[in-house]
This record gives sequence, C-alpha cells and structure tokens, in this order.
Amino acid sequence: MQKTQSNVVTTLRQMILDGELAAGSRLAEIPTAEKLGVSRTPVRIAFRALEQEGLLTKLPGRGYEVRSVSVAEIIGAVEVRGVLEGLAARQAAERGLSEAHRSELQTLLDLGDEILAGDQLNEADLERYQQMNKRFHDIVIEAAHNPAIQAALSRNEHLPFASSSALAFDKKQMSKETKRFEFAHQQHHHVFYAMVNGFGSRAEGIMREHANATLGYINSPRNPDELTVISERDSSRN
Amino acid sequence: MQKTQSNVVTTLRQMILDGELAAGSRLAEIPTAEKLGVSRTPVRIAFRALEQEGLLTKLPGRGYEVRSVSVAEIIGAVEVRGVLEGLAARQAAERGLSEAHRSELQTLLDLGDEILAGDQLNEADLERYQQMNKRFHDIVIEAAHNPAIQAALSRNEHLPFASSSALAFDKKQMSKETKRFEFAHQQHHHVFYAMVNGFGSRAEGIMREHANATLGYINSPRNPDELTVISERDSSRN
DNA sequence: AAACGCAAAAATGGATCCAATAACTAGATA
DNA sequence: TATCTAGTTATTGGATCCATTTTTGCGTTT
Repeated sequence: MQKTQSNVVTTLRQMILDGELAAGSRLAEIPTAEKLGVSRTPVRIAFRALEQEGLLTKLPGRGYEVRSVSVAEIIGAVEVRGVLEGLAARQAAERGLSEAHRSELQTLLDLGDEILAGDQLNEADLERYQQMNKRFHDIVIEAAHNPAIQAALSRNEHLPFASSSALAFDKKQMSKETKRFEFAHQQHHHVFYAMVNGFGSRAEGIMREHANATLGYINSPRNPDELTVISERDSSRN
Repeated sequence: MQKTQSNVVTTLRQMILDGELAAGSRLAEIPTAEKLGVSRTPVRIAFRALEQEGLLTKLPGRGYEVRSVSVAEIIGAVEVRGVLEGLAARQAAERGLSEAHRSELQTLLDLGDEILAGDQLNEADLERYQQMNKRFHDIVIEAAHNPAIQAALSRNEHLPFASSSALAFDKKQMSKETKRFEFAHQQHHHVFYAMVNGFGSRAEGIMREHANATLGYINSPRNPDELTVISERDSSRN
C-alpha cells in the first residue's frame, strides 16, 4: 500500500495519540520521511497540519516537537468544548430538531440504555458506548446548523487525548467508571428532552456541564490523590 | 524582496480579505505560483493553511475556491466568538487579573474614552479605536490563561471579515456608528469592572453579548431593510 | 581546564521534475 | 442533433535537487 499525503497525517497523528511518539520527542523531516517510506513533501505538509491541530510545536531550526499537554491544558480544552457544545445544543433547541435528527438521537439513547443495562461495563460495551457517544455529540453539533462551531472544535478535537493515559478508562475501577457513564448518559436524556421541547437555555446548561463528564476522575473533588498522581506524572514534563 | 513561505500565506489571505480575490474564484497552484513569482511548494502549503482557516475550500481535482461566506455564517461565527470570549472573561475574573493586565486594560479604557470624547468619529479615530479594541480583547483572552480558547478562536478569526463589506464601517451614517462604538465601549468598562472584582458570571454574560456589537447594523431589529439588502447581496452567491 | 572559533553536518525552505488522475474538447457515430 | 468516446490538456501529489541557515562538535588557544 502506497502511503498518501493524508495518510501521513493520520499515521503521525495516530502515533502521537497512541504514545508511540512520546511527548517532547523531536521530529525532523528527513528521518520521519525515511521512517515512513515517503518523501519529505508529504511529511512537511503533515507537520504543519499537526501543528495547526496543536499536536506539534515548531522548534525554529530544529524541526518539530511533540507537544506535551499539561492537565491544566486538558481541563481548559474541555471547558472550551463545553461552551461550544452548549451553544450548539441551544441553537439546535431554538431552531428545532429535524425529524431525522430527533429519531436518530432517540435510537442512540435507547442504545445507550441497553449498553448500560448490565451490571458492569466490559471492554466491548465501552467501545460501543464511545461510538454512540461520539455520534450523539456529532448530531447535536450538526443540528445547530452553525459551521463555525464545528470549525472551532476541530482545533481542539484531539488535544484532550494527546496525553493518552490521562483520560484513559480506568479498568481497575470498572464499577466507579460505570457509574460515571450512567450519569453522563442521564445527561444525554436530559439534553435531548430540552432540545426536543425547545428549551434552549436548559439544553445549553446541561451540555456545558456535560463536557466535564469526559474528565472523569481527573477533576473529581473526592479523589484529590488521583489528581495528584496525574499532575505529578504530567508536571514532570512541563 | 523575496517572497517567503509565510509571506505567501499572508499575501493570499490579505488578497482574499481585501476582496481582490472575489468569493467563488477558483485558485490553482500553478497560475497562483506564477502570479506571485514563487514556486508551487509554498503555494501548496498556503492553500492548505487557508483551507484550515476556512477561507478556501477544496474542489477535488480542480484546485481551491475562495469560500463565499453567507451572512448566516458570519452571525454564527460571531456567536461562537461570544461564548469563547465570554468563557475567557469568566476565567480571567475567577483567576484574577495580573497587575500588568489590569493596568493595561485601564489605559485602553481611558484611550477609548478619549477617542470617543469628540462629537463624531473620523477615519483616524476609527483606526485608533479598532486597534484599542483588538488589544483589549486580546488581553482578556490572555488573562484567561487557557490556550484552548486562543486555538479555537484562531480558526474563525478572519472569517467574519471575509465578506468584506458586510461588516464595514458605514461612513454615511457616522453618528449612528459612533453611538454603536460608545455602547460597545461601555461594555468594555463593565466587563473590566466585573473582572477586577472577580464577578465571573457577570464578566461572561457581558462579554458574550458584547460580541454582537461587532455585527453592528446587520442584526439590528430596527433596520430590517438594511438586513435585507445585505442578505440579497450575499444570498446571490450562496 | 575552560572558552572561543571554525568547520562539518543536518535541517529547513524553495524550485523543479515525474507520474497519475481527473477534467475538458472535439470528433465520430447513431 | 444528441450522445458516446477517445485524445489532449490541466492539475494535483510525490520525489528529488539546490541553497541557506542553524546547530553541533571538535580542535586550538589562552
């Protein structure tokens, strides 16, 4: 399979998100091109694209560096997602959902209920839930009919997941994590109710707060220890 | 003067914003490169950067096209700016302003008062006001200490000004426009007061609404005729 | 032993070259 | 006359080449 231009971007992005390229790694065009088996041209374009996405930073004269994202930055990015998706939910509610959007959201809600019906989530459930969740949020943004929201979000889309393990699902605490997803899914129900009934302000408020569900235990005030652990791990590179 | 890479980006961007490249124009790499006296490489990179900024759209197989921005899109983008700068003002207020930020904002407020002291704005006043205004907003964003806000805004930074005349200062109605600036600057005073005193929610609300001041007469409910005129002009291309 | 300087190596930015693909045009045929 | 087809043209994507700048490392000198 020959590597194509966008392929290089996605390959590098995936390597960064997977932690294969550790935060702080220096990347130069020529070695990267050789490593991927392509020429410098697509690599050059990929570096600039990933810089735009906030995953790389330019070191003038020494190539690029994989950005190390601090916990504070992740929290900030989640906050931004919150206000943007909140705006989307409000505009969707004020504008009114199309029948297609309404029915697909309903289907997704049912699907989420079903996934969460069992006692505890397993690996497969997690995967299914996250797909459902992504689609749910995408529809809300679509339904706002405001392309600027999508554009603003794209810049921060991958950032919260850059420091891979910080937002990882904690498989050692399945029951706690399961509760988190149950709560998040309740919010899905509530924002759906608000949007269907044209309650723009409620829809916005719920969605805005809902973003914090992504953070999981990071900002849980009951678990300062865990916060500390992550902070240490991260502050060592920042 | 030799054209450099970022030069090509800024040159093309300026040409688009100035209307020199009309909305809907098709742009190909080779003609553009020849026109600017550079090779295809920097042009290729510039096209992708401007696509990221939302100023160009890709026509697969036929190069790029200068995006035509509808009034609805501009209003949507302003809405997005509102929630993002509102978030910035809130976080700045909650975090507390540094002394440097506080004093520079104070200076800018005084400067704005001075510019608006005369009866009516002239061309030079307008220029000075807009510089002051830009700096004021930049400081608010800086003071939030949330790089994700800056990143999200960068995507929509130029978009509201792409359809050049839609947001242009209406020189035939100086007194009306002057009142608009006076109102906007009052909001600057209020958001400063809120931020200095740590009133996060007020700061957010004021800033969020303040974004609409940019729109000027576009969304003025008292002037549906003017709105119609702009809509027509724009809808013809959309 | 430390610091300065020079040279070599590596990196980027820009230009050109080659190949593949998609769009246009003109001509032939139904 | 309309449509299908084939050939030509234009355009992009990828690879390589050249020049300039910066870093880096080693050697010399103080």
